[in-house]
Amino acid sequence: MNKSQKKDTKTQIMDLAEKAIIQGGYSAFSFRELAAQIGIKSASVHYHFPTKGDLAVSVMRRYKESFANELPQLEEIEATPKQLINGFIDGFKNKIVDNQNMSLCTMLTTDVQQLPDEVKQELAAFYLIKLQWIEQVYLLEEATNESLAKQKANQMLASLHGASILVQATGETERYEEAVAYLR
Amino acid sequence: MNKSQKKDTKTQIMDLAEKAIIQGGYSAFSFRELAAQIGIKSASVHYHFPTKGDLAVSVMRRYKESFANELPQLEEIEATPKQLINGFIDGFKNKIVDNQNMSLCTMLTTDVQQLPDEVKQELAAFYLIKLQWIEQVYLLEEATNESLAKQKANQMLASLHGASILVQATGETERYEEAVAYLR
DNA sequence: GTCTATACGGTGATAGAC
DNA sequence: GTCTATCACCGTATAGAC
Repeated sequence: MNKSQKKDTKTQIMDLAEKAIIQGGYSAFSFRELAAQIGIKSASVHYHFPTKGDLAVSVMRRYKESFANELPQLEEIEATPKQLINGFIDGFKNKIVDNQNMSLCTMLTTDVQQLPDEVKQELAAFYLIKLQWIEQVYLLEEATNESLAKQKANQMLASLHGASILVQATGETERYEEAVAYLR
Repeated sequence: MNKSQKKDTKTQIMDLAEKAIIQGGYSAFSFRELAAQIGIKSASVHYHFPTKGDLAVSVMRRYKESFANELPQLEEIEATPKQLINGFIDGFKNKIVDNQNMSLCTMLTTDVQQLPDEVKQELAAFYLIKLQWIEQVYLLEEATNESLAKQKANQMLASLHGASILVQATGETERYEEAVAYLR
């Protein structure tokens, strides 16, 4: 960012892998394709990431950490629960629905049976981070106890992911807002 | 059913293909594997379904029609909207969540970018059938107009699909009921 | 209907040179 | 770090015999 320096190869590989997984899932990206896009050979990709599983884990972990860092820190921020919830819903829309994509985790979730264990764990961990954050937000509301907050968190995250499926399958973007409006 | 007759090859192929798509998606089933499970060669599978796309379309179409036939006929039945909705939610749970599966359409939706056009259309058509049915149910409720019913249908179908994603990703079956309880 | 045989390309992965 | 070369598959699909 400060220097007009080119991204190193490792980062380029991860960027392209992330994009490829989002578009086609775990089975639909190959070391050869990634390599070709960068202008190197697949053997060089294996130098950075010995196996496909290693690459997927790295991508997922980076995505998870970056996501966690961008979440509003609830201790430091002065926003109402409503604002926080609406921000989350909008963020999902901007990042995923408007790009006619599925999220990285939705894609990997449907591929879960073919994933190495390490990737599965990373995936589950990511969902838990999101669920905990949402739960904390709902707990800020008066008259919301822990059990209700947990339920609402599951409910909300399910709605967002499911809404993106509806959009992807029908091609009709408006369905996202329809499916999610009740949460606002 | 009436005769203790073995299923014909074509049906066997479709059954196995459906199962394979549910477990791994469009890219994770092959003519060779299907053939091996039946005890024939992949060339014989190509006799029944010239291309992979043809097979996927047939599977999707059969699934859609069977699903549509099993839906309660709203004109003929005496059940409350609540009962119908709960039945739909339970059906989804029995068929999908309890089997630790994703639905055929969720799997194909995440593979949508790699699907032949004909399969995409079949997929979209299936979602519309489900949405219309749910919408009709909500319209049975007093004080629900068309626009609200449409919104609730999107909302409900999104919740079910999203809930199954949560279950699959975390391995925690209880999350389905948590995510979906508010609809009951 | 099912087979054998085959074509052709894609895939993850490795050994060893530069 | 990147390359070439190579491996042992797997994939869809087709031609033609039985």
